[in-house]
Amino acid sequence: MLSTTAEYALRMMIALAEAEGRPLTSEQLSRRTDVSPDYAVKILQQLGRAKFVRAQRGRGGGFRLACDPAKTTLLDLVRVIDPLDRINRCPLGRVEHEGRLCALHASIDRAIEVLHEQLHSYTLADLLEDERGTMCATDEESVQVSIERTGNGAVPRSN
Amino acid sequence: MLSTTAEYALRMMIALAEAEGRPLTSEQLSRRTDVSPDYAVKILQQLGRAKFVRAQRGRGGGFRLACDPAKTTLLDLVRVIDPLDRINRCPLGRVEHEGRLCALHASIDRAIEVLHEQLHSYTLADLLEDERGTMCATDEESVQVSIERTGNGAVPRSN
DNA sequence: GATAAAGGAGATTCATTTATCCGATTTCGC
DNA sequence: GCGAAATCGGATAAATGAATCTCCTTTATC
Repeated sequence: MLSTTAEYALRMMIALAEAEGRPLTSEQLSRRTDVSPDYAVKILQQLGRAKFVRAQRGRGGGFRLACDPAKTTLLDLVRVIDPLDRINRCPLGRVEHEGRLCALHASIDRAIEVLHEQLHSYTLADLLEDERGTMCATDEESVQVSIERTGNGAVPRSN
Repeated sequence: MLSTTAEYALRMMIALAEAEGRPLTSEQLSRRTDVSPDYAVKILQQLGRAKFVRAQRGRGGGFRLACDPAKTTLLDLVRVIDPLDRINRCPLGRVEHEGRLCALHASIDRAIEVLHEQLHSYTLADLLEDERGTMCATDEESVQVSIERTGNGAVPRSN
């Protein structure tokens, strides 16, 4: 329903929020979020143009969060990638629907509206409150551990 | 948010519901719903395989509704085209998320859930109750009229 | 200043969705 | 049975989204 790119963007924003201001290189972000290195850069550039991250070039650089996680909603972030626009005008341009959408488009618009409301109800900070510390944008080490232990029945913990 | 194909499918289902059991040819449906003739056929075939329409081949044939408009929801129809699946398992396959999704995927899943609920709350019959009779899947004649009158400021009525 | 580490951005490839084309098949009416 | 009207369905083309590649610029460190 969300594009895969939007999900990648959310994962990387979570990883950056977890880093609490320390810069992460695109390479680190790529590994932690399972997004290919080249594509991760493209998405980070989009997030940068939208002012949700800041990039520092050169040696020792990387990407840092440029927004308040408690004030940034999933809707804000998803819309950087997917327009998710409400329907304002009749998509078929029918003049008789100029003032008011027909029942079909009104109902689709209402569906988009509730989707907006739902995505708006979560902030980036909300997603960090996972008591297990195993968000789908977690650190490299714990991912390694979980892969190594796959199949032996043990439930790995990240610490 | 919905694919364009899903919207086409909804338009054609409305047109068929308005026809009240009389068969419409793919050509007629195409004109009434502004979907290209060839693509309309493809979508009607998908709706046919899902048993929402029935096709009658040969001279005098066409497509007929094969479901009860009052019992068919927008969700039922949209899902013929767009899977719109809930998230059941961790998309990254992380073993530590097997029993329960992480906060990120739980929140995305919740968004899909409310979208389901919303689309489920409308039936095909609900969309026919447009008092102006100018649904975005209306008959050829009134479309012609509305095009002819474009720009003169008058709001055309279909009767 | 040289070098290495980092991001920037355009071009290209690959996959999927959207749209079109065309020959085959079914069916009605004569 | 023949021809016209209709759907069926495989093949193909065009457009968009996802992913990759390559070269360029910026910057810290020495």
